[in-house]
Amino acid sequence: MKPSSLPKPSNVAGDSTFRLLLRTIGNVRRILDPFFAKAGISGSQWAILWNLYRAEEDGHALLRVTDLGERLLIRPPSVTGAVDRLVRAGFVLRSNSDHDQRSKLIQLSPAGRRLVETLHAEHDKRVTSLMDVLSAAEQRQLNQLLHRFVTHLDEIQEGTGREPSAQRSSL
Amino acid sequence: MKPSSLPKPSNVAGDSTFRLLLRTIGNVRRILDPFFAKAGISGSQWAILWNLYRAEEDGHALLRVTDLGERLLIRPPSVTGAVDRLVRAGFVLRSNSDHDQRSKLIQLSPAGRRLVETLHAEHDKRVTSLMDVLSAAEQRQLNQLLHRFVTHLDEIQEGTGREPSAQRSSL
DNA sequence: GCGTATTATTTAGGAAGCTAAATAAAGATA
DNA sequence: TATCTTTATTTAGCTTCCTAAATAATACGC
Repeated sequence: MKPSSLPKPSNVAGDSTFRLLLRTIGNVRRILDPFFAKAGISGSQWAILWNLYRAEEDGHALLRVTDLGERLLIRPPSVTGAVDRLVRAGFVLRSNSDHDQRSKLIQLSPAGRRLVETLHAEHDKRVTSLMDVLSAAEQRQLNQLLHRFVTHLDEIQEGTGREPSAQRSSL
Repeated sequence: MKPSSLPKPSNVAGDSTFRLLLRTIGNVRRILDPFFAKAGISGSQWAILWNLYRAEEDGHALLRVTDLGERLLIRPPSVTGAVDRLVRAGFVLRSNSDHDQRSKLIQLSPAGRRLVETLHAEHDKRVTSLMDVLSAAEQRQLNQLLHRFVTHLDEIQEGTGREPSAQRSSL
């Protein structure tokens, strides 16, 4: 664990930023996951349930696999598997669309809705307390910097063909 | 894709920071991975090879599974699998320790070393260009904010029992 | 020296993501 | 209408991570 001499000239700044991003995400997960685990779900599953809940509030109780994937930044095959597990756990329902026989529609089950309502306030408090080390101004600053950075990355990709996809989402 | 009305009072700031972190990491991967793919490896594999390379430069050509896991922030069983694939690909060698018969030692193969040397400069340039949207001062600022944040998260975990682990590392 | 930690790795099994290809339904066009 | 293309989902198979448990070797304490 000694700091040790830095490797080379290299891009120390950029590289360490990436490592920091990775460490941050990793830490956030390790801190939040046990909370979800007590409720019998994973962080990824929370992200899905929470998304379905918000969609419902916005008047879209039923989402297609594709829509859900876009909101979560994951691809349709990943949605299928995740939804399978949530259906099996009883938190989500899958049905057919009347208008388009190709589509399956996903929605919260009553149990899923209850779970979200139970966990949400507490989760929110936890997130707030995690961010507490930074002052409000610093939080804004961090958000702005990340936003500028990620927007730039988005643009770089524009040309590169491929688009969405990522790892998880809302936490 | 409409910005849409925000869900609730909720912790909008904290939540959006997490989403930004996720989006950023996702974007970085999607941008860098194709570069590694052309060389026949994944981003995770690059992280391992690059770590072994730096260790070698620091005079530790042979790393135990545990050491490598600590550097990469992944757990030993994950190292085993990753090393298996790299051995199969011919970029890494696994041997027994003379001093401790429990340990296996991992090191770069000549082909692995050549690969790192071939890719490194180019990768470095790419990382630098990704960071370019932010000024040097902003990059420092981002690093500092992330560092403070992640250090705080580290501390929160101290008490919580568990320690390391994360997703990937050096990129 | 012998039995009991402890430590190092691997195995087994699972979650969550990916791409590519298969299937099925819609839509468009000729 | 019949064919062709596009869209929506799933299946198959892979990577990368995880935890828990099995295996093997070392180190400790008496």
